Amino acid sequence: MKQIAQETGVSVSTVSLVLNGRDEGRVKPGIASQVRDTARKLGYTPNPLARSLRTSKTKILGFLSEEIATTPFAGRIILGAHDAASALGYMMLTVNTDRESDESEEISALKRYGVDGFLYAKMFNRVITVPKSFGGYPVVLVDATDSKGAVPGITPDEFRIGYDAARHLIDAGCSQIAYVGSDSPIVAQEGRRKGYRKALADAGIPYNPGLDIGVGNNRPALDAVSSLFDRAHPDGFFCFNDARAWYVYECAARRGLAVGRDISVVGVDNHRVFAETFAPDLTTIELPHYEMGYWAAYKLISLIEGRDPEPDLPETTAGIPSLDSPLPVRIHCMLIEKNSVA
Amino acid sequence: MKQIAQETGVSVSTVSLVLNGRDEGRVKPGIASQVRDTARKLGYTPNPLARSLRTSKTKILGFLSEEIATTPFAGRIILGAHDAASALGYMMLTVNTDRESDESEEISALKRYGVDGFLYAKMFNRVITVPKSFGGYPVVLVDATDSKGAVPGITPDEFRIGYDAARHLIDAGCSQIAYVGSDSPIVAQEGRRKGYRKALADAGIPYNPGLDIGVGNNRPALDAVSSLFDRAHPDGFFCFNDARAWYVYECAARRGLAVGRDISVVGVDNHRVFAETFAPDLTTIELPHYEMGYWAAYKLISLIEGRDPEPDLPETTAGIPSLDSPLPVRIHCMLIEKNSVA
DNA sequence: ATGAAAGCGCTAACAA
DNA sequence: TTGTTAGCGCTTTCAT
Repeated sequence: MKQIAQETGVSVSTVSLVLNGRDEGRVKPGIASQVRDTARKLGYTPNPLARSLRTSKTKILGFLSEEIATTPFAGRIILGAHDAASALGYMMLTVNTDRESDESEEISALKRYGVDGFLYAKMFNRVITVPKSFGGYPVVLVDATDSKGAVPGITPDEFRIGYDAARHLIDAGCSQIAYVGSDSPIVAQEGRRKGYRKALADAGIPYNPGLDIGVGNNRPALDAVSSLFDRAHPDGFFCFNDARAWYVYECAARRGLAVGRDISVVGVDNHRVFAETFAPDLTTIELPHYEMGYWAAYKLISLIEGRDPEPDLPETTAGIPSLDSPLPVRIHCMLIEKNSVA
Repeated sequence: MKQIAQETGVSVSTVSLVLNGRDEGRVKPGIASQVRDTARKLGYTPNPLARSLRTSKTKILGFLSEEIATTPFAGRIILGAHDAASALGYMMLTVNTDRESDESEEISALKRYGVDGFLYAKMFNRVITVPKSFGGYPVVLVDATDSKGAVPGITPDEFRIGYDAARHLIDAGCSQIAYVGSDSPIVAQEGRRKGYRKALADAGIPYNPGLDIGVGNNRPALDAVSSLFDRAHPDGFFCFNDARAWYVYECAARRGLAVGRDISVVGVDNHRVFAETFAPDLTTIELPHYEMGYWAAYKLISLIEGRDPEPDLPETTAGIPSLDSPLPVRIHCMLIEKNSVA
């Protein structure tokens, strides 16, 4: 900057003004463009560190998540958040809080590095109490809801996932529609079940508890699904996730039933590759992790800057609500059509 | 710091010296501990920004990877790198270079933010030319090898993966051992095949080209594996990855063959959950992404600091070679025993 | 409309 | 052994 000032024959303050776009009635347009020119000529790039030291704003977001390594979600959330951040001139300092690592430790480390705010991501939708270590910093939750309702966050619309899935099966002509859910009463499980039941009700299909099962994993789950097949002969399945869908897929195969012909299956796909590689005949719903990450970073930045920045949202986020939405926000999941359903 | 200085009745330079552990024969021990005390009392935390401005060292690593969202590997690499960085007092600025995003653009952004060096991760093992945009910064590659041999990097020991897998099947008593490989001639594919062939040779088992197939994905792959079953009746399978393993699994199931009883299967597991959920009877080899990330960050920091820092490596990295290894480094994959093999 | 100058919190010569 | 001082590169009053 000093060099630019000299070269142009003005003072550093003028340069600063111009380069920050705060000329406009304060610096003569001629001078301004002259400054901009020499800046370009000299290949000037601002030093964010120095700027931060002065302004105590770093344009760095702290991203705090658990189990970044053990779930395939983290990457998509991070990517979305990163894209939004990047579009608004921010960077992300990513930290994970697996195992014993002390969360508040990590938080204060991020604070020391001067992050302007925090993204706090959980790896499955649940209600949490936001760590007090965040102090007064802006925080936005991802895939989590603040139990106190004070911190903004974004979660998938679990109800609508269930509703749309069941609706999809109904539209495909299924009449015996099973829900192969989880045996944990987590938010996603309960929300999706409610949606499933509502869709049935709206279609005038009586709810049959025998078709609504919650299963765990591995052998027991496979056994439970097996018995569901033999007991109730469902012609449509809504599966909590891809693992559950796989049990259905496997049981069907063993009975010579073809997905898409004899039975219809809609499942939530946790692993992306799943539907493509392991069960290509399934209709899958993808959780909007990218979109949640995007929205959250976007929201966080608007909080930080005390105003709504207005860059374009990428195509994929068409369903994302405005930043003014009440908290927490839910976003809808898109149905991805894989193959025709029976 | 100023406050500490006043409180203790010394100058800021003394405080700086003490707080950076550079007293020792330069500051009277009494004063030193006094300074430390008041620092603690005042709850002092250093401002890395200010320090960086002065030293032009940020203790921030730039992590550059592709497809962070589309592969399950990225998370594990990032986690490993983050753990190492964290253990050495570093943070990581993560950036992904998917799609159109201009790599050199991202690199210079990271430079502006003052990163001390770069981790450059690829999502599958290959030979690359390192972007010149890195300039003179320290760079360490992950899952990639510099074609010029100038930049250090770490990759899985593909040969040994193949060798150990085949060896495992041999030890289990298999005699007709197939390799269900990839149809792309990527590093992993060729390395693993070589290892497979060497293990056979070492065991005096003649190589049968009919048992060594490269397949793509989906239906064609399934068909190819089917024909392998019917043509050669292998009793052991080494699979390039979990997708390939799944084709074997599926074909076996359709023929009433049980994995672990009628045939033995060893596969490289790309997705972690795969072996547990979709094919729980498989023996899997896990790629050491965590370890690669860890090693790479560790190495990068040693490069940055011009010396070998010496914290403890975590348990899981027992197999990681010393930092003095020639470049590029390869690391071995652990065999994870899942179930007994036929 | 522009410039001078102070200072963000810290480090590192150099003096004392 | 300790203190003084000069910045690192930038922003921001406050004069002019």
